[in-house]
This record gives sequence, C-alpha cells and structure tokens, in this order.
Amino acid sequence: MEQQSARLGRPRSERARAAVLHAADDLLVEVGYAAMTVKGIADRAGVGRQTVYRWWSTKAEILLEASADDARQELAVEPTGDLVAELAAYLDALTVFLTRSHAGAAYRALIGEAQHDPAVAALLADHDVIGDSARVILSRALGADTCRRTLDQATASLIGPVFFWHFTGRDPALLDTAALAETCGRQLARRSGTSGGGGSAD
Amino acid sequence: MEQQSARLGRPRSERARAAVLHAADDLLVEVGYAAMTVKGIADRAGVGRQTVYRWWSTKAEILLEASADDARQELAVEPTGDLVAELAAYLDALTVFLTRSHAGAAYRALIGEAQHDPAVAALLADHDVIGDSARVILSRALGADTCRRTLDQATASLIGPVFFWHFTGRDPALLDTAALAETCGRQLARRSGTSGGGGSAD
Amino acid sequence: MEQQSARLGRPRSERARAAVLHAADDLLVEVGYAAMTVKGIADRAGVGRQTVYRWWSTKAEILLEASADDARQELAVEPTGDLVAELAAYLDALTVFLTRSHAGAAYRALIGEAQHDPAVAALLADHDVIGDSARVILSRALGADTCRRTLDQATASLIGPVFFWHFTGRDPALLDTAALAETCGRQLARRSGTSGGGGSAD
Amino acid sequence: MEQQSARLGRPRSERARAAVLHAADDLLVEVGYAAMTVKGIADRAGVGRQTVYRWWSTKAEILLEASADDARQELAVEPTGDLVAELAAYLDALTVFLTRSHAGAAYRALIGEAQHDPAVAALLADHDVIGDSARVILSRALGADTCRRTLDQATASLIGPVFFWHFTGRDPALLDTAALAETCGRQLARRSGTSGGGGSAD
DNA sequence: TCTTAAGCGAGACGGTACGTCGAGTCTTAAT
DNA sequence: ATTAAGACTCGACGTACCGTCTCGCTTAAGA
Repeated sequence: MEQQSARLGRPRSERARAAVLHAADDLLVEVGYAAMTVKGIADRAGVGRQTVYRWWSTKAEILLEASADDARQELAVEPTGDLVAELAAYLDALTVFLTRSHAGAAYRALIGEAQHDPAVAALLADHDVIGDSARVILSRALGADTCRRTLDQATASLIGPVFFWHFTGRDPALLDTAALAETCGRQLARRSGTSGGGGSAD
Repeated sequence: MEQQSARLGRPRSERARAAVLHAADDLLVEVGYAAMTVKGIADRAGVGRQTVYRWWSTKAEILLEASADDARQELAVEPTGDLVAELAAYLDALTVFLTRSHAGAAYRALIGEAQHDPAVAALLADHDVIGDSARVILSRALGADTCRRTLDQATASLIGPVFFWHFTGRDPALLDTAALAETCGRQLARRSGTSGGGGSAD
Repeated sequence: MEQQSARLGRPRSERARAAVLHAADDLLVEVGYAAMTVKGIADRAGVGRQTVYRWWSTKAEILLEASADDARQELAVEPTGDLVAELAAYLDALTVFLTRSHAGAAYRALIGEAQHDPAVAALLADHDVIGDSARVILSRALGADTCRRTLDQATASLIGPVFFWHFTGRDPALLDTAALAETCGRQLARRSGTSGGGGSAD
Repeated sequence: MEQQSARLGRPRSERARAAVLHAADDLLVEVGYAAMTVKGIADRAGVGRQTVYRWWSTKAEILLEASADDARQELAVEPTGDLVAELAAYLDALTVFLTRSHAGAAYRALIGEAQHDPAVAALLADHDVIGDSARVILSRALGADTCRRTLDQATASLIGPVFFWHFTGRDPALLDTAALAETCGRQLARRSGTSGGGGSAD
C-alpha cells in the first residue's frame, strides 16, 4: 500500500544525484569549503538549484553523503595479528586521510563547521566514521565484549594526538606515529593483562 | 621620523576598539560564529562599518584579539610539584575551556574556520595558546632544555585525547581525565628516567 | 476513419475540464489575477499540471472560457421599446458587471493583461463580449442595416464613459448613468432622424 | 535639525536614479511590461538590485516615475478660443499618446496592472495624468467654478470613447475623433447655456 | 589661531548567494 | 491516449551581507 504511493510520479533522477555529489567533491578541493555555494554546486552539476534543495538541506549534508563511503574505506585496516603494527598502520592511514585525501578534506571541513553549527554536529554524531574505524581495531585488542566507554576512552587516546596535530595545522612530517602506536599498544596490553587480575585502571 | 607621520591626524579611538571586541564576543555567544557578520558587529558596537575594516580584515582576527588574553589566563596551571596532579588540573582546565568558556568557544570556532581557511590557519599558527599552555607544564617535567620536537610530541599526547573528545562532540562527563593524566605522567616519567641512561626512545 | 483515430486512447475527462474552470473562477476572486498560478489552479482542481497545459496555453485562456458565457448573459438587456430606458438599464448592468460580477472581474483582468500581452489582446478581439452586447441594443435603435463602423462608433460613445470611469478606479456611486443614457439617446435620435433625409452625419 | 539627519551618510546617487528610469523605459518598449523584471532593470542600468529596491517597491512605481512628466507634457493642449477645435486637438493627442507614445505605453501597462493590483490602482489614483489634462480644457469651457463631480462626468464623456476604443484593441484609424469632439462640444454648450436658466441637467 | 591629515558615524553603492516560488517539460504507473 | 503525481531545468523573486565609496563631523599636531 505504501509502495503504491511511493511509486507515484516521476522517480528521482540518479543522474542528478551523482552529478551533485561529484560537483560538491570537486568544488571542495578546487575552491574550499567556505567558497563552496549551493548555487555553484548546482551550476557545476548541470542541475536546477531546486533539485539540490529538494534532497539536501545544507552543503554539509551533501559533503557528508559524498565522502562517507570513501572515508570508511580509507580508514579500514586489515588484521595481521600484530597489534602494534596494526595501530601504526592505522595511524598512518589516519594521517594520510586527514592531510591528503579528498574524503579527509571533507571530513575536516565538516568537523570545522560542527564547531559552530549544531545541525552539522548532530549530523556527524550519527556518522562517526573515524570513531567506528578505530573501534574495529581496538575491540580486536581488548575483546569484543569490552564496554563502550572503555572503548571510546581508548579511541581518544589512540586518535587524539594525531587528530590534534593535524587540526592545529602542525607539520605532518614531524609527528612520530610509530612511537604513538607503541605507547598505545603498551597501554592496551597493560589493560587487557590486568583485566583478569585486579582491573584497577579507570 | 616615522613617529611624525604616524601621529598625524586623529588618533585611533580606543572606545571603538573595545566596543568592537566586546560586540564580537557577545555575538559569538548569542548567535554563533556562522551567523556573526561584520555588519552585525559594527551595528552592535555602534561603530561605522569602515572602522571595523580599517583595523581588522576578518571576523576571525577580531575574535582572536578578543579572546587570546582570556584563553591564556584560563589555561594557566600553578606548579605544585606533583606532576600527575598538575596534568590532571590542566586537563580539567582544558575541558572547562573547550566546553564552557567564552574564550574557548571563540577558539573552537577559529580552529573550525582554520580547517577551510588558510588565512585563519596562519593566524592561529602564530597564536598557539593551547600549545603554549601545555609546554609550560611539560617543560617543567622534562627539563627546560628538552628539544621542541619532543615537547610537541608530548603535547599532542597530553592534549590530543581531550581535544578529540570535544571536537567530535562527545559527552564531557564521560571522559576520564584522571586516567589520561596518570597515563601521561607514567609515560613522561619513563622518558625522563631513561634520558639519563641511553636516551634512545624517540 | 477519422473517428477511429479520434476515439483512440482515453477520452478527455469532462470532470477535469469543469474542475479547472471552477478553480480558476474561484481563485480569481480569492487571490486575484496576479497571484493566480497554473500550479494553484491544478492543485485546487485536483488535476495534474500537464492536464491544464494540454488544453489551455495560458491562464488568460482558462479565465476567458470560464467567464465568457456568464458575461454574455449578465450584459443582455430585454427590449422594452423605450430606447433611453433600455440604454440606462444597459449602462447599469455594465456598471454592475464591471464592479461586482465574477465574470466582470475576469474581464477586467483580461483587458488589463491585454495591454501588455498581444496574445491576450488577440484572444479578446475574438470574444468581444462587451461590444456584442452593446451592438444588440444599438442596432435595434439605428436599424439592422446600419454599417459596422457607425455601430462601433456609437458603441464607443455609449460604453466609453462607464468603461473609463471604472478602469481608472473612480467611485461607482458618483457616476450618473441616467444622464449618459439620455445624452446618448438624444444623439442616436438625431442620427436616425437625419438618416432618412441626407445621412450626411459621420 | 531635520536637515542634519537628512545629510547623514552618502547621498543618493542621481546617476543611479536616472539610469534606472531610463532602463525601465527602454525595457518596457523592448520586451513589454510582463517580461520586464527588476533584475533586468538593474542589470541594464548597471546598478545593484538592492539600489532599485531601496527607492522603489515595484516596477509600477519605477514606470510611473519614468513616464509621468512625459505624459503630462504630451497631453497638454494650448488654448485657441475655439472649444470644438481644442477638444478635437486633445482627442488626437490622446490617441497618439495611447497608441504611439512611450509614456502612453507605460500608462496603458499601469492601468492594466491596476485592474488586478490595488497598490498600483492607489498609485494611479494619486497621479491622474489623463484626468488632469482633460479637466484643464473642460474647466475653461464650463467655468473655473464648476464643481468637481460635473467636471469628472464631462471628463468621462470626453475621454471615455477614445479610452475604450484603444483599450479594447480597436483599429486607431477607424475612430472619428472629430465627430466625438463636436458631439461633446454641443453637449457642453447646452450645459453652460442652461446653467444660467434652469440648471436641471447635472 | 588656523590649517592639515586622519579617524569617526552613517549610509548608499555595485555585487553575489541565499532559499523560495512558479514556469513549462518530462517520466512514471494506472486507467 | 489521457490521467494524477511529482521530479526535472530554468530563472526571477526580495533579502542579507559583502567590501567600497562618499558624505559631514571630530580630534589633535604642527604652522
């Protein structure tokens, strides 16, 4: 019954959807987030302005839809069995993501916008690509039954330094991700080791 | 010689300068960074628009000037001799700064803007309030002669998790800063301890 | 043969036609000509937008079809034998038509539109409801064989003052139609009286 | 005191005002009233859109300001002493105005718009160029002390037929203005003649 | 005291993007 | 083939803010 009403009228144009997402992605790289306008996206995509507004409310939404899949993929790390090596690989992937990737540029712009736009903040809260990617590794290390809060705290410890480094515009070459991975690995080992014994930490 | 030409004409109005900075601060809190406009600042300050443009090029500059002093002050921690206690106090101050303070709101807005505006990024690179405040404590712990790179790496490890937590919109109550301080303290102790022996660790 | 091809497919819906005309009439009164839109008519009529465009090209056409019959009827005056009385009755009917009637509102809107849209002007030239109604009376007074030009000139003299009065937004109460009817009647009498003799007058 | 506040800020640009009025006049002739847009006027005038909206609310206001002076001038008739000749000259001027003049095109467009826009109707009520021009002649014929209502009624009788003829799109060549002038002259003579005796005819 | 030079408020200027609306066209499934 | 529905491209709407410009008016230093 609902299907009937859903199929009424002209269906959404997949061509228009893809053109908008591509245009947004291109414009972000070419002119930057601030100079990106809905008008510019529509014109570049060869699409009416109304068509953009019909499906997305803000340029943030467009950008998120355009980059979320790529981001997820770029931050995936295959399991090797060696925890510290995995962590190092992950932090390197994160560095490349934040400093060189298209999707990463979109993510940085969105996090930036979220600092003064609650709507964007809410949007990102539902699409925690960066947190998700870290939790995959960390739950392998700490066990699948680890509670969410412990996982999040570990995530912050792992990602935080790299995140801070790049968000405050520091030179990517000067950050020693290997040392961070080792430190984090040692910390995790302590935690999972003691978890059987006393479990006094946090 | 320069003084002569510099003193020609009517001198800059201190009244106007202060009014603009106050108006910017108020507006940031009331309407948010995005909805803050130069026109709005000028009107609220009872100042001509040209007067604003004469002394500041962007709203970011205004905001930085309006909040830098406050930020510096809010992030200062008095030395107690107990490293972990100092670190914990600092991380708590940082949390309050990022989540509750006026100046912190300005800082978050500026870091956000810096993600897509190189001019703001450059501005912040010259006013590293948050890095400066951390280095004060860390150089006490590691010694005044510690090299800048080591100091920065330690800064990232200390601040990063808290920074990440709040910039990704997580619940302030769920972050265990005491644990972070202790972890960081242990790591610093290891480093300064071995520095006398081999000093090989990064 | 033509009948076969003419009967192919779904026949035109009389329901849709009537609904569109009623909707147009209602909207003219409720929101005025300028705020009347094809989209609005279609929605109000519960009809697809394309259905409107298939049968009418402009809202003027719709309005004309919706009101022409009513207009013709409202401007008909039954013969009484007394010329001046007929003229006065006609001018009063014209006044009511132009100032109070639904159909009159449509007519005014169309004449207005015709001033800057040649298509509407052409449309109205083919549907001279107001001229037709006057000629019925005047040809009774001047004889059925009166030439068209004389008839049109007389029509202008009869209708013109009332038409001008209302199109320039003057107060309906202040126009003395009885005096106009009498003047016009005297003029017509002079013309038909001399027509037997010399017939020199214009 | 009021003068002081009136001189605050940058004064209005006479260049911009003139450019807008010229652009409006040109566009009316080139593309017609309906296709005339505020955007088009602003672009053609080399003026910001806001500048147009700052001084005029609608394109009707612009058009009125652009044409009122010309209209007044084109409809003036110099007194000759011969009433019928004056009336004939006036009706010919009116015909040229309504069918060939720039200002007349603007006037027709405005009267048209007034049929479905009360704001335009109100605007025209305050600038009755056509009525004013007729009253000048008629008050010469009927005496300067003639009451307004009598004057208006005579105005309608004089102008009405010509107005009707052209507003309903009839062929200008087929209207006998000389006959209308004579008829009207005779009517006026009767009225001023009897006004001394019985004065029963309003 | 009188000039000169710069800062001040106000506010109009030419631009450009905003988000909305209506135009007229096109593409579905259902009749 | 026509219907209702509704997405499509296009472009004007009126508003807001941009950064610049012209005004008349301070405000002080230097002649």
